[in-house]
Amino acid sequence: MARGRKVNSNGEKSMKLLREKAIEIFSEYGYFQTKISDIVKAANVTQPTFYLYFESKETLYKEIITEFKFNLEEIFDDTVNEYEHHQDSKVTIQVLLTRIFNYFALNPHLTKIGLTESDMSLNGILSQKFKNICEKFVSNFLNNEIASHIFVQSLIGSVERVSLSALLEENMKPEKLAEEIVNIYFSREEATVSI
Amino acid sequence: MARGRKVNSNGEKSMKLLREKAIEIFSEYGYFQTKISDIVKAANVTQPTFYLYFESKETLYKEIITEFKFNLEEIFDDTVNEYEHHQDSKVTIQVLLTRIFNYFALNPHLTKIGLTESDMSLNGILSQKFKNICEKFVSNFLNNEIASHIFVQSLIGSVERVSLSALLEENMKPEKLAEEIVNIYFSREEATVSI
Amino acid sequence: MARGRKVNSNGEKSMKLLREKAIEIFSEYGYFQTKISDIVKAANVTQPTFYLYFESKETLYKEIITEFKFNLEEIFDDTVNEYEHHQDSKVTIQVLLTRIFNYFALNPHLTKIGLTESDMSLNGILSQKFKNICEKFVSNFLNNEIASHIFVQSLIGSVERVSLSALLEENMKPEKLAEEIVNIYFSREEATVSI
Amino acid sequence: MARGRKVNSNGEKSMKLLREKAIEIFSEYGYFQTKISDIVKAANVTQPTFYLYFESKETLYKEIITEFKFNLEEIFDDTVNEYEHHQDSKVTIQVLLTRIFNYFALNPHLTKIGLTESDMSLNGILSQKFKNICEKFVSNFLNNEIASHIFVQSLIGSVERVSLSALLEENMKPEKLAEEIVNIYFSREEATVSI
DNA sequence: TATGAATGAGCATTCATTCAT
DNA sequence: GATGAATGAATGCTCATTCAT
Repeated sequence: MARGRKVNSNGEKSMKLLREKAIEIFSEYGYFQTKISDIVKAANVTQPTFYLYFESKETLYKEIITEFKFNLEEIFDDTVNEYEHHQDSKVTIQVLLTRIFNYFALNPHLTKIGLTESDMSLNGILSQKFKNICEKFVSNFLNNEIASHIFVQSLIGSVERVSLSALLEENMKPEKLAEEIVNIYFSREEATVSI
Repeated sequence: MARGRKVNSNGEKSMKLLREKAIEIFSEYGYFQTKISDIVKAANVTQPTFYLYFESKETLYKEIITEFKFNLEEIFDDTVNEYEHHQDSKVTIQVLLTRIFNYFALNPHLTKIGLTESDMSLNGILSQKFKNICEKFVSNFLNNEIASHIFVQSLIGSVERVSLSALLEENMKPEKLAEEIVNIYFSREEATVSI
Repeated sequence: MARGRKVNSNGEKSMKLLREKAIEIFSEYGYFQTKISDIVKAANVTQPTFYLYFESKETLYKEIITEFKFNLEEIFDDTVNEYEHHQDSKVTIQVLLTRIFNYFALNPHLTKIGLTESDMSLNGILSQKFKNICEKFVSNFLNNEIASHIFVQSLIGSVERVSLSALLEENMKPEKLAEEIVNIYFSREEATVSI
Repeated sequence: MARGRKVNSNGEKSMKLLREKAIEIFSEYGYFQTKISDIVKAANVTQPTFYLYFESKETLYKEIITEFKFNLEEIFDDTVNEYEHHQDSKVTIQVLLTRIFNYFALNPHLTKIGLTESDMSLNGILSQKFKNICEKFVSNFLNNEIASHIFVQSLIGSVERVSLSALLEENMKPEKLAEEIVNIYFSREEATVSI
């Protein structure tokens, strides 16, 4: 049987395809129920080809998680920098959430992996960053440190669940979701902002 | 070790021990990384003993998930029945959350399994029930159906994340957590209740 | 839970019941697919009780095979003795086959085990005996040793298959079967005998 | 031994070797006493290699049985077609038996499996076909339906037993066996044919 | 660059058998 | 005479990974 390089084959392409298929399948079946054989079948290559581009199943998975985390932090940092001098943190947060939800909507499989992967979760990635942003706002009406800690965790939980359900499963609009969450968390006395 | 019955052995006890250890180990390592051999080692019995009491690894896991779900629904239904005629749904919810958090605190391993098991999640178990309770309250200040849907999902996400982090990892008090969550979600105009 | 001797229990009875059920189940499922747990379940006792009466699964099976073989040889020897001085071996054989088929019909399960158990088969049990009987008759029209050897094997094969199919599955009459077989094998020039 | 492809390894060859060894071992020890580990040891490969070529132990066994059955039916049908217009069915049967015995002699292990596997047996495979061929001949001297049914079963039993004993164990000649069987069953008035 | 062929290491499950009561 | 509880010893099968081509 013929062996060796496939006609029209192209390393860059194979690698990208493998990663894409891996993300799809990981997101659907989870790490342990995803077999290398499934991934390569979906990418229409053989198992050794997988190892041409990735060190191992675990490495690829970690790369994917890292990519998710990296993108998320980038969105976060960019937004914060941009809005650094904005006086109303509520606005910042609504913009931030809108961008995050938009990113999630554009990368549903990657997001499902990132949010489901319990060892990581948004909590690990964003807890401190959210804390910083919320601080100013929160200190206005929350009387103590503990309350604000819980406030942030609660917010993160909301974002996680709403992302998995309303956004990814029910296809609601990112903007709408961001607005509603901000409404819940940051509308004690004022009306919602519109951006 | 010789074959046959151990001195002072007792089936009821062995089964309970196996289930307990299984819950601990499942909660720490997850379904796929938990081996029957780990469970029986922890319970100090051999593998066939496991199959004396449980049909399979999968069956046991499902039993455990079902137990969690059942207890949670029971807490929910009992509380709702008890507070059926209470006029302030905020109070009902605060009591409910307090009880749920207390149950979680008493069953940390089981809770970790239940909340981590993505296929189920609180969402699946409690979404509709929470929706019913929140409805009255929510209609007061949320103008539409979609907003209230997101409100409920957000609340569930908050409970999930706060349970996993503040409650189980940081050992915060159930009462405190319930109070704070209610403060976030149900204190538009009024002050928090104390129970 | 209560342990110890069952009310009305009786060793002799348990043992007999176990053997009977074992024969039934062995005959239906074969040695390897029959589990001790099946046998004791059918006899409504527990596994250790089995070992009270039988050394092992294998021992019981061998006992059963031996019983079959013994009975068969007894029928054979009795008949041969009885008809020792009969001049027509055709008659002897028809009587013999009738008795064998009758025994098979009365012990269908045991027979199925005995005839299916390839390591034994009628061949091992009866080959030599049949040879002796047939000899006189055979020498009349078979010219050589080899032919008579095949003649006997063929006869045994016929008895085996007819027993398993026509007798045990289709419930044909033992007498009829014996007559037909004799017709096939011993009716060169003469008419069939009637007994 | 290192992992990965062996020097000069060749899938086709491995698969064939595995099947051959499987047939040998199945025929010697039977289905239940044959372990995958025995088969792969004999073929000098490891267990996963077995599963590279066969779905399961059971599947392979069934494939083997099917192969036996298929070959046998082919011999049968070819012969019958070839001798369709021959007037003497005795000749047809003698040719047929000769060919069957030759096939058995060339495939002793496969034959042992096929004839021992009680759920199938020649009876299941050939009963109806033999019935058709014998019909013409049988009607000449057998007065009724039942007698002819038993005649066919008897013939099949003869073929089975003679194959297992005289042919495979005692290495008698296929031609000789066919001749003798025909002599027994089809020589009422005439002499045996020689082919 | 890519594949055909193979393997190391592990894991869930089964079953005959045996002790302690 | 009989049982509840337990175990030793397999055994089929899977999967990530790796060599030779």
